[in-house]
Amino acid sequence: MARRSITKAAVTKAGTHVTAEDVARTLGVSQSTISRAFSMTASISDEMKLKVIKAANKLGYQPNVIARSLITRRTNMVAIVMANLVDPFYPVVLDELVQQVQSRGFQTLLFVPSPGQDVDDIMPNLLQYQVDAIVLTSATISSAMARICAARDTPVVSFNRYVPGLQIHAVSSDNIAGARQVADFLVATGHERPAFISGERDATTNRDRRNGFVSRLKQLKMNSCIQEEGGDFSYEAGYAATKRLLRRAGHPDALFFACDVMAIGGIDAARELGISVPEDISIVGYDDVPMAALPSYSLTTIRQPIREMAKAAVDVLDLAEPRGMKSGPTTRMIPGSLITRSSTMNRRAPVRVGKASRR
Amino acid sequence: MARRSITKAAVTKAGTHVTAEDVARTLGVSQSTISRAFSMTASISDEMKLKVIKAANKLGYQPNVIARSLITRRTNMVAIVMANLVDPFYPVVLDELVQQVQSRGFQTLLFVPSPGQDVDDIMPNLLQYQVDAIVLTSATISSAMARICAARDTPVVSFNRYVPGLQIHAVSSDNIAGARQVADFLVATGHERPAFISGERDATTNRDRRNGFVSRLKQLKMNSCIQEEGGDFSYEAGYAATKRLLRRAGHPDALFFACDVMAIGGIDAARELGISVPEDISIVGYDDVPMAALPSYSLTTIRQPIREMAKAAVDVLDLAEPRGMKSGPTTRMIPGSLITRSSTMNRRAPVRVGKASRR
DNA sequence: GACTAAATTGCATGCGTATGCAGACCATCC
DNA sequence: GGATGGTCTGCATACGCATGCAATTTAGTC
Repeated sequence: MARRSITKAAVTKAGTHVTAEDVARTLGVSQSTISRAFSMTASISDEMKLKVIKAANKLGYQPNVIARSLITRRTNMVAIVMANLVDPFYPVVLDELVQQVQSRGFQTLLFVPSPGQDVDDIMPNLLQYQVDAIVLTSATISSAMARICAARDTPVVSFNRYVPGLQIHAVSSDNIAGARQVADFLVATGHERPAFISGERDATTNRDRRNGFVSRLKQLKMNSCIQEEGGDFSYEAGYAATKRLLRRAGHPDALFFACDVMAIGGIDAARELGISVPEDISIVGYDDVPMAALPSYSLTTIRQPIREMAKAAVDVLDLAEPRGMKSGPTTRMIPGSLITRSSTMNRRAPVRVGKASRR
Repeated sequence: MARRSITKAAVTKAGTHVTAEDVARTLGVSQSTISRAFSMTASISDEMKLKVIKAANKLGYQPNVIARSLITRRTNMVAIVMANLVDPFYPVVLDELVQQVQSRGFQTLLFVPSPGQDVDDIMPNLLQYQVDAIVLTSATISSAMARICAARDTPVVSFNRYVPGLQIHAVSSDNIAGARQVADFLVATGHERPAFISGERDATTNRDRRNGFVSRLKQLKMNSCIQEEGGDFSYEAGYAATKRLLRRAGHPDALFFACDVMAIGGIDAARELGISVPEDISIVGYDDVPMAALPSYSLTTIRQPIREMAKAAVDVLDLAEPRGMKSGPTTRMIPGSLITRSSTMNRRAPVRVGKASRR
């Protein structure tokens, strides 16, 4: 007893790793039977199934999904790539996506590219994990990588961004339509010198919002839309761009920002310059992040229907379908809705009211 | 040719699932060699290694980490359980945790309990994935579950919350010390009627912050600390509690909230009541969420050193150690620091300044 | 050139599970 | 009673890779 021999029993005891084999042995049945007890489809008598479940609970047996994956070629894992967790828009997105994934019995493998790391760089790493599907948020992959995924029958959906030529799914809100709503709204409420402050220049979200806004203004016979480059979608970018813009002569009377966080930076910048919102200038964002509803900002914005978008994104992955039976690339655009708050005001009405009150 | 026979080649071609076996065949070597080419430790000639890597790239071969896990008994996955993604504190936490996990060559399996779901409910599900370690944020597990994890040699660390008797690791900021700093600061700046607004009543974070605050006030001979129950850590709770509190007679001159989000709700509530911050009342939060730095709130608060905490949390998991060689449960408390902004003011100095300016 | 030691490679096996196939068992019917 | 059909279970194998051991090659030495 002094010298310890490493027997199988000892190892099992130490590792406390209960396998189907162990359960089978205590019950005097085959391992197959244990497997079938935990399968939905396999044929097994209710009586036996119950016996197995009971024994499994007693021994603390849980099927090893890793081993299962090897055979079934499905890991029940969905990779979610989040390029950005800091912008308050994305935690909400992540939350909804994860809920959708989990509600379908899948789990989330989360990837956050380190600063300076491209999505293409982490894709190989990600594919090694044999995930059943991939969700990219605010990021795109190369067409070469898209082809690799297609060859592996691993569906990819791009959330909130799309690349026209790319053979992957895309779900996004209808940014063009949203931006048009903003244009309509600002014109209807008597604004005459609107400006657009862009975020990340080449992002489709940015381009669509700008183009939708500018082109709709033109349709409404308002040809001059000031444009200012923010550089990225951050608070700081919105703040800095607003300062630059408002220090120049010929103030706009309305600012439409590429996203809410920028707009909030814009509000703070305007206030610092002693320009009051909305009396002197109206401010509109895009996304409807939780912060936009706070009384201190009360930002008029376009609400992105995140829950619906997340549902659409996960739906399009066809998680229930076996490999090779997936549908072709789909693009879904989901319309947003204008949420009017007090960062904007009607510049027609106040004139009449003002006159009336002064008489 | 009309009838297609399902040969192995055909299947391989269709599935495009390249295995080590495939690479071995094209090179005329054994599968073991391929395996060794992708291992750090195994012995293989540089020449052969190069040949294998080249062939692997050409065929698009990537080792299947799932299959590897079956042998090595390590999945290189860390489960992170996030009970809350909405509070702006947690996206930052998640970001830092994921960075830490990834920088060690591990991946993150993210679990978000659905509303009404307990952490204990999802643990079995989580353990099935054979994760190498578990990080719980703002959540605790039962001692029974802790024992199961211990038996499996799966280290668990509780982030930002701890349960004294539980045999799991814990990393949190030193909430008692932080709250004491707030007490010291408020007294030093001449506040005389401080109040504490609590969040989730039984959370250790809440209890420690309240107790640290109240006990320190007593030490400083300030025996009356008003207390108000928020109920949870939300904006709404902070807002509602503040309204209740400030409508009653005998205003406090300083409010210390259990967390920043509540404090921000408190600021908005005070402003709505026409009570100005900080002139009429000082407001202090806890966490230093990004929002606290915005000019519209500019919240005095205790900064939690999230990066350091995340590093400590992942360090304590001993990811590099093989199973069975893990260290015993550790509790680490990391001190925070007071960040003074303009939601508080010195109630001693202004008197003098006021008199001076009026002379 | 022969021998030893070291480096490299192949062979065989196992990780824990799912599943096709065949056998065992039971009930039903003519 | 034998044949038929159906249900359930066990056997054997495979998933893709890592690794101990044996076989082989290479280098090094006298």
